[in-house]
Amino acid sequence: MAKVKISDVAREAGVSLGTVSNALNHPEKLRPETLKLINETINRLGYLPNQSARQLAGGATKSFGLVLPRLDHGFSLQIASGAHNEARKHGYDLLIANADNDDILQDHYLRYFMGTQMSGVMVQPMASPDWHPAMTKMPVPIVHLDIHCSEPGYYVAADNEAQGRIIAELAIARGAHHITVVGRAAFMQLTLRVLGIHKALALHPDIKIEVIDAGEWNTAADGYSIGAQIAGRPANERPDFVVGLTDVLASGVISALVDKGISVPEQVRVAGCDGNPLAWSGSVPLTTVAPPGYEIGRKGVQLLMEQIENKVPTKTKHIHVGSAARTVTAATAAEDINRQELVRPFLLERASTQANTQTDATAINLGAYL
Amino acid sequence: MAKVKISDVAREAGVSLGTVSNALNHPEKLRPETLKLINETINRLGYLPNQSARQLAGGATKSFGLVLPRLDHGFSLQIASGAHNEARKHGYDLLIANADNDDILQDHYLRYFMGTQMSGVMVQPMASPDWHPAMTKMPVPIVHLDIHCSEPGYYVAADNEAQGRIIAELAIARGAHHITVVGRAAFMQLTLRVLGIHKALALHPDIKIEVIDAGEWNTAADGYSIGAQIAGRPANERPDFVVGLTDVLASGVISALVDKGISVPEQVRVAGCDGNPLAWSGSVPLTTVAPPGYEIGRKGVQLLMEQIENKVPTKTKHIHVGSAARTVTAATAAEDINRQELVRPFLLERASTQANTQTDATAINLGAYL
DNA sequence: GCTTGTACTTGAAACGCATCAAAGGGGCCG
DNA sequence: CGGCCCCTTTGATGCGTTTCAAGTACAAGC
Repeated sequence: MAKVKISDVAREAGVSLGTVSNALNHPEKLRPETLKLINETINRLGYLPNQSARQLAGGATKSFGLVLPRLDHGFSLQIASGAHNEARKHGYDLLIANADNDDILQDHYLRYFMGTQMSGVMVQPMASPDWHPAMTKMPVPIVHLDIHCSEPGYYVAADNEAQGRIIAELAIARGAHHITVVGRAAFMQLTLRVLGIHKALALHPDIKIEVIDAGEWNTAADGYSIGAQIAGRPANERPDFVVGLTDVLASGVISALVDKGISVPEQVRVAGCDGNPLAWSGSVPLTTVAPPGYEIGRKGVQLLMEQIENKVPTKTKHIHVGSAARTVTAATAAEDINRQELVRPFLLERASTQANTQTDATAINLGAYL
Repeated sequence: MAKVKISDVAREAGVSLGTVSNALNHPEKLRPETLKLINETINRLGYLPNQSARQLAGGATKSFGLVLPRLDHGFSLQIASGAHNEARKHGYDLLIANADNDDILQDHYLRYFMGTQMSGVMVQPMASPDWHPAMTKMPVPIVHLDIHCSEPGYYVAADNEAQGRIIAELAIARGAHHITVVGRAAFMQLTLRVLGIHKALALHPDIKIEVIDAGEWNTAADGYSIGAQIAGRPANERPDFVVGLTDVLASGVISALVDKGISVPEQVRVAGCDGNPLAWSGSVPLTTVAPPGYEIGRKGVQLLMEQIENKVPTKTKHIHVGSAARTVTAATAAEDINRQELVRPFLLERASTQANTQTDATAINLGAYL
C-alpha cells in the first residue's frame, strides 16, 4: 500500500534514478539488459509513475480534456467517440467531464483541465461561448465544439442552421401549413436550428410556425405532455407538422398523439433531430436529422493537434461541418454498404461507424412518421 | 499566454507566496482585505493553479476516476450519472475515461488514474476483474462496478442473474416453448443474465433454449441480421420468445422480424435488457429489464468514500443491487407519480430521475412487444 | 599506449505548489 | 513601559518526476 517511487525502483534495481526515468520515457537509450532489469523491478514492486510529478517536471502530458454538457445525449456521445478515436490515433488520452447542464460546473472542469497541464481542451458549451472570453486567452489550446464563437478562437460547428433548413424543406415538401417546433430554444444549438427553419420558411409566409419550450431537460416526458397539449387542441389550431428539436422529444410527442387518438403521420407528421440510433432502428423508425457528431469530435482533436504542432499562439480557425445533406433511405443505405436486399437505415450506421467511413454530411434518416 | 504562477500573483499583490496559497486553500485564515486583494490580482492576471503541483505538494485531490467500457451504452451512462451526482455531493470531481472495449486501454486508463493521485477509481470492467489481481493492491481505493469479483476487494454489482431470472419468468408466464437469447455472452454481465435464464428454466425442461452470439458490438444491425436469420427458419424451428441481451439488439431483431412478415408479439415475442429510455418511450414501447445503473454508480462512490474516510487498508465489501424486481406498467407508473390519467412508463422515469427517487430495484418496463 | 569516439549512466537542478514552524504586529493587562 | 497572547503573514522545505550536462566504460584507430 505504501507508494513505491522511482527512487525505490532505482535502489532495488541497482541503477540510478535518471536511468529508471529513461526506461520509462526513452527506452531506446538503454541497454536492453538494463531495460529488462528495470522493467522487472517495476513490475515486482508494483511501481506506478506519479502523473502529477511527471507533469510538473515534464510539461504537458499527452492528453486532452473534453467537457460535455450532458452524457445522456447521443449527440454528445458521438462527439466523445470521434474525439476519442482521433486522440488515440495521435497517441493522446482523452478524459471526459460531465458538466451536468451547469454553467458553474462547466467552468470548473474547464479550469481543472487547464490546470492539469492537459495538452488541449475541448468544450461543447451549453451557453454561448462568449460566456467567458477569458477562456480564449488561456495558456492551453482550446477548441469549442458544436457552436459558433464570435470571439477569436478555434471552433468546430455543426451547421445547425442547415439542419433546420433541411427539416423545413422536408415540411414544405410534405405540404405543411402549420409547423410546431418543440424544444428549449434557449440552447444555442437549438436556437440555430429554429433560425434555419425560419429562414427556409421566409419565402412561405403562408406557413404558420410556432415554438413551444419543452422545459429544461428536453425529456421524453416533456415531449409527451406537449404532444398531449397539441392533441387537445381543436383540429384547426393543431399543427400538421411537429419538429422535435431532440429525438427523445419527438418520440414523446408521437406517443402522446397516438395515445390521444391522433394518427401519425396521417394527421400530424413528426420529425426529430439528433440521429439517435434507437430512434430509427426500431420497427417504426423516426425521421431524424443527424448532425455529424462523430466528425465534430474528430475535427476538434485535429484542430487541437494543429495548435500544438504549430506552436503558434492561438490564431483563429473555424470549421463548419455538415452543411451538405445526405439523405439516408433504405435504398441509399443498401447502395452504401453494397447489399442487394432491402436494408434498414441503421445498417448504414453500422457500415460507417465500424469502417470509419463517416462523412461530414448531415444525415437525414427517413422514417415512418413522415 | 505565458503561464502565470503563484509567485507572480504574490509579487503583483505585494504579499508572500504562502499567503496566496492560503487564499486558495484556507481563505478563512486571511484578513478579508488581503483575500480580496489577492483574488482581484488572481483574476487580473488570469492565474490558474497548476493542478499537478498542487497534487504533488498536497497529496490526493478531491476527484474520482471512472473507466467505462463504452460510452454509447445507456447503462454505462446511468452509472456515470449516478456516480457523478454522488461525487459532487461530497465535493469531488469525476473524470471519465472511455476504454472503447479494449482491455489494454482499460488498463492504461486505470493506471493513469492511479498515478494521477485520484482519491479513488471505479471501473466497469469488460472482462472478469480477475484480469488483473494487481489492481486490488493498488495504492488507491478502487471499486469494481457491475461485476462480481472473486478476488478480495470492493465491488457493486447489479444482480444480473436476477435480470435473467425475471425475463425467464416472464417467458414462462407467456407460455414460451422455445427461447432464443441474442447477444454476445462473452461479456461477463451478459453471461450472468444467461445463467439466470438457465437457472429459472431448470424446472422447465420442456422449454428449449438457445443462445446466438451477436458479434462483438451488439449493434442494431447485428440484431437485424439475427432476426432475419430467425425469420428464415421453418416455423417449427423458430423460437416463440426472443431475448435481446441489449435493447438495441432487441430493437434490431424486431425490425427484421416485422420486415420478414413475422408478427410481433403474436408469432414471436421479444424482450430486451437495459431499460434504454428511447426503447420504451416510443409509440411502441419495448419490454425491457432495466438494471439499476444509476444506483450502482451512486453506491460505487459511497464505497469509495467509505474507504477514504476509514483510512482502513482495503478490506472487502460487496454490494448487490437490484435483486428485487419492480414492475413498471402504466398503472404503477401512474400510481408512483400520483396522476389520475393513464401515463406511459417513461413518465415514471422522469419522476424518478428528476426527483432523485431512484430505488435500487431492477425495473421491468412492460412494453408492447410482449 | 594514447586519443577519440560511442554508448550508456549518473545525479543535481528545477517544475509550481502546500505546509508549517517561525516571525511579525497589534491589543490588552499589569 | 514591559510582558503576554492572539491574529496574520512569511518563506524555506520537500513532494516525485524529467531533463541535461557531466561522467564512466569500453572499443576502435593511430
